Amino acid sequence: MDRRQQKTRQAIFNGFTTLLSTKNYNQISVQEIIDEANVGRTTFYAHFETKDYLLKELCKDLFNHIIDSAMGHPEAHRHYWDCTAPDSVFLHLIQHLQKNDKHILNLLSSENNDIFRRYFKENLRELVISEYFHGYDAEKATLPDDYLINHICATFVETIDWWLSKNMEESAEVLANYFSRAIEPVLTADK
Amino acid sequence: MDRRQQKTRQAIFNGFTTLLSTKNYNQISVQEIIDEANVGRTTFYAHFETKDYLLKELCKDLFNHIIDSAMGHPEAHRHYWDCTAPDSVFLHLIQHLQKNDKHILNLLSSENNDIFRRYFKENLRELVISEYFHGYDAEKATLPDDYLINHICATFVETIDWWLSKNMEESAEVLANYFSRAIEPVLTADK
DNA sequence: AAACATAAAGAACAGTTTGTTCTGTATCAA
DNA sequence: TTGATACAGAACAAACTGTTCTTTATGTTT
Repeated sequence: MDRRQQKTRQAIFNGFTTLLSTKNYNQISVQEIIDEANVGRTTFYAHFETKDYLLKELCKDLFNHIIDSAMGHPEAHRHYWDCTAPDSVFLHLIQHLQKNDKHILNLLSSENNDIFRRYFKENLRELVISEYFHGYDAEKATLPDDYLINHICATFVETIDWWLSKNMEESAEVLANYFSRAIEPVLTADK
Repeated sequence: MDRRQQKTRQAIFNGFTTLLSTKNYNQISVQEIIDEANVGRTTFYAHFETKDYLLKELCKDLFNHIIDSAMGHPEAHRHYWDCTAPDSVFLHLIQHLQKNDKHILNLLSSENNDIFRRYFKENLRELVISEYFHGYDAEKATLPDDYLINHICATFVETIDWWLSKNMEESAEVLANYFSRAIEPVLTADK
């Protein structure tokens, strides 16, 4: 990809996230974004069809960044933390969110966080399935798979949201533990 | 309140909900609303400061309607259904939602349902507290009250959302049961 | 029924936003 | 160096916003 394109794309993302930390998505105009990013009007529309697409692309980038970072732990680390346990992936996710690289939490905690939340939840699905539904016994299940998967994803996102609303007072470990205790009893419950 | 005001308010609400069932909130302009409602521009702004306030007012109206309808059951009915059980209130809520008076589900299932969802969740709080936290023993609690309350509210909203995404195939009773089974094990879990 | 109050309609408005099209310039890759 | 292309900047029509004004219709009160 042309360096010029990269620079422009990044400038727009930066300007956009800066604005998102100060006001709602709906209240941000394309005009403001291009002013903030110091980029020509034509250039913006050459990159993004609409403001909605910009947000979508940003979500995609941020989510990939979170996942890559949270997953990319060396083997030594994985042993130390006993990363074969189902919770550890979520702990890593939380730990990475806590660092707030790239101001991801700005986006998640902003008032109009819905689009990013939805994106987050949808993409969590795959992860949840691989963590909790490996060799899962459908016979024993008390709830439909689909309902359960949705419930777990939703609970994770809501847990993060609650944490943010509390100014992240709890440690990553404590939060991961809350999440685990909200989910595990449901998985192990008898009919 | 003046009858003219009532009529206008209702016309705007109707036009707005009609539009909401066809397109996203962001993509609806005030112009379209007043065209659909067949109401003058000045009139709209005399009633609602902005489009956002309109949505807020609509949410308020709809939520009050749901709660009033779901709660307003005669004593006989309450005995028949054993309404002292904590789940029954939620069953009533679901049953009422199922009827889809006033096209509430249109709003809940539309792509941009976030504002209503948030309103719904926030206002559910009080109900959840009175149902699940009456004489609740904080000593035995495995999770912070606040986290738990949030978790229950979120789970209810997510349950409804899941149901809608599945075209409401399950009966109200089955759905209330899913909800219950997602929540109860967490409440009764040991430390 | 008459009188008063006020809600609504309609037109006109300045200001803004949107998305497009054009031309000229700067930057990149080969 | 050359050819391609990304960018800036200006200008544009179309639409939307929120306000102000006047006129008309409708409610409420006595």
